[in-house]
Amino acid sequence: MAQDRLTLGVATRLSRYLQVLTQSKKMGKTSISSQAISEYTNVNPTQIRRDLSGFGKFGKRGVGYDIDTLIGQIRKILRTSGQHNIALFGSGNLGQAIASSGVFADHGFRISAIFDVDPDKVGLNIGDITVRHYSELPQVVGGDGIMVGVLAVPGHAAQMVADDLVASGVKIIFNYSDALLSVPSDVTVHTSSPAVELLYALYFYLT
Amino acid sequence: MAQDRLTLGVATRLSRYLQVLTQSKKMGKTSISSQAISEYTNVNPTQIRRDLSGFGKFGKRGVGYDIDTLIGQIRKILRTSGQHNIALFGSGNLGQAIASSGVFADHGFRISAIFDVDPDKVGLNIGDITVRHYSELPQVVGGDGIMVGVLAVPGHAAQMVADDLVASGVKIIFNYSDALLSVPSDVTVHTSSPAVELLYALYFYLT
DNA sequence: GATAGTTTGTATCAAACTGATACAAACTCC
DNA sequence: GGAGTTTGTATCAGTTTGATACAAACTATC
Repeated sequence: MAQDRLTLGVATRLSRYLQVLTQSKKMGKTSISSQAISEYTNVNPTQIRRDLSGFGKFGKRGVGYDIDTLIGQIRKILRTSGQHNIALFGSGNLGQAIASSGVFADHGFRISAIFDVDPDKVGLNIGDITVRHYSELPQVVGGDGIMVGVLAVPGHAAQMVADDLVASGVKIIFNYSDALLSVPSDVTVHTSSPAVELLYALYFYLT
Repeated sequence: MAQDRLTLGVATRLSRYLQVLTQSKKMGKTSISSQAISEYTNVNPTQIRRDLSGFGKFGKRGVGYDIDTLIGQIRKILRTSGQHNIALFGSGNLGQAIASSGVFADHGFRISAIFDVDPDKVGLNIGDITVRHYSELPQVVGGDGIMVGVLAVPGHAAQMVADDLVASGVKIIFNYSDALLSVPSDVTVHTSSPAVELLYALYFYLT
């Protein structure tokens, strides 16, 4: 049962619970109820309990869920307990914002390399990482166990980087540009589209 | 039939089609098939045709959909044909990246004000917009028909900005910080969580 | 103008998912 | 010991999705 592959819906929701738990922990809380998680995720409390109880009895009745315990359990379910290396492309405003944000680190992703094509940027330090030249992509990605490429480059350059990443064996690409990417079917592309989300948010506001 | 409120699923997918159409148009295409849209959105082609045919017969058999026509139709369905004003908070790396990206402009959202608390940043021009001091929030948001607030501020400041936006009557908040926001139930918060999306992308890769 | 190939629009059916409701059991607090 | 809270679980109807199928409309080519 617990070893079946999760459905997309469950995996998505568990990831979002994890984000709430991580932030709640930062705020000093030690336990949390399904009701409270619901308020931040807009997922029905019953649905939350149902999602979680499929994998074990993590909560205490009358109390809620211990945050540390639940974080560990969800990480185990999602198999993201370890550290994962990611590579970032583009060290402009967006790249720097991503690199200096703690969001990835909070969830076990370590930015282990930053690339740029601009000679003026190569050699700069962002956080504790030195920007490398884009031409080093193949050796670094191949040698460093990098599983994810994050694209913070201009739209016109995105497809080229994607192609090079695919050639180096990367199977997950996170695209912050507005470009549409063509990749082989065994590669997953996630495009972050803030404006798209605004579109339907606005729709529900207007009606 | 067409006047019923859209379900969340339909509205979400229509928004994503719109993004594909907008980008395809930029690449010089004039028509597109449901099959092609499917490759960029991972939505079943039949589902795409079903979504669209609920509102009219927009396609030509044997050809596909005319991109300009379809963009217009979807905008009409989503009621986002006009211009909408949004306010951006924070002019750091992330704020500048957002302001200079064309993503919002492509979909009819105009950033009509940028706020910051740092006196060194107030007065700077980003694109053609001058950064204002945060204290001007109430008068600008109230007077300028701003419906959406975009938060590109540090996590510890996000709740304060959200509170002030709510007090000024804004009902849609787009949160790029990692903070959890508490707002009244008639206000919608969208939190953009890149790391969260990576979590489940990784899960499906690992299994 | 006839034929082959493409793509929409539409129908149908089973499977999966979600939302709503309910309630006993376990726990805390007073 | 009693009141209040919250989980874990069950059930059921309704919604949504995925799969499959196919005729009608269109293009292109010969």
